[in-house]
Amino acid sequence: MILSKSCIYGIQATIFVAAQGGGGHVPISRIAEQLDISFHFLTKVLQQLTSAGILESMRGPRGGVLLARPVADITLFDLVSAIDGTDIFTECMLGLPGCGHAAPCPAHDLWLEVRNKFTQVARSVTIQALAERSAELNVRLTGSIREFLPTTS
Amino acid sequence: MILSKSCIYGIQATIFVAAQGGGGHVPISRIAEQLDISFHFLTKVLQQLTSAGILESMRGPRGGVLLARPVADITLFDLVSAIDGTDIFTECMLGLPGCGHAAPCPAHDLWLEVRNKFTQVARSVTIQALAERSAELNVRLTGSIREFLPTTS
DNA sequence: TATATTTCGGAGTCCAGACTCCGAAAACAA
DNA sequence: TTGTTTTCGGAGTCTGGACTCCGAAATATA
Repeated sequence: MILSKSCIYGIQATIFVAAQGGGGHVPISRIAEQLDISFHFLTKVLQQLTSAGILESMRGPRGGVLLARPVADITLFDLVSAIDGTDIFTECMLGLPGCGHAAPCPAHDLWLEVRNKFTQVARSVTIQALAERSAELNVRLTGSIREFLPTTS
Repeated sequence: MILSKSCIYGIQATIFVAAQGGGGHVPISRIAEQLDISFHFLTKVLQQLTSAGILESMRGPRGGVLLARPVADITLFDLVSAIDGTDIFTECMLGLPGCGHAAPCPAHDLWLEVRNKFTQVARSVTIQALAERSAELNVRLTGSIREFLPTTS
């Protein structure tokens, strides 16, 4: 798996929060329920995003999390970096420490093309774009095919 | 890490074998020693490549492994598929089962670009190219900076 | 044939990521 | 103030990948 489970959960949850419109705090329990993620585990993941300044949290009734910055200012790159770190954007394909222009591995420049493409996509995709896309295409966000947009019922 | 350790060892070992020129069987013990990989562990990895038809093995004195096909016919894609499987080339970024054109995740088409780039590179890079590259650039193949080309000494 | 060399195959250990559980702290509401 | 809701923080369990170890089978060489 490219991204860790934690990272995927963080991305899904952030898209979900963004899709709620930003009116108020969204309780983690509701996110976990809607996205079919373990509540206690999601708690830990969102704590990481909170301490990274991507989410803001509030305890107590009517508490929960909300986006700390405008949706257009949060990129996929931010989320992945906050949870999985930046290794995936900089690492050598063969895992050689210090592989780079000066001391490349045999696959270095070929892998660089792939990595750069990935980095470019991750940096340019905002949570806003992903949330809009979900809404427009009525696209699924979780493993189980289920609606996740603000319930009008 | 993008590729598993097993997969990386398999790639390094195959490049090493290719760089030996294909004269005879190369003992796994020598590969492990030169590349600084656990012998017993490398044994298991190379068994996978043998049963995948990429390497041929022979037991007994003067035994070892050699490439089962011409170096120009073995691609990075073959090696990765044989050891880590093809998931990495087909998987959804968010890990959603069945994510595709019909039921895409919000990041589907963006991720597709990255995945396709990766697949294209992996399919077009041959072990021959990687082995030549190592030789030409006198490039390192292992974590410890050390020569691995046929020892003239 | 006897012996040394080398792969084959299975079983066991170790560790980090994935996930669970529980109590504490904060904050709103009655 | 009291009780309920909710996040915070730590500790524990489980599983799969990474790695080790050992004996068996095959095969070249003397």
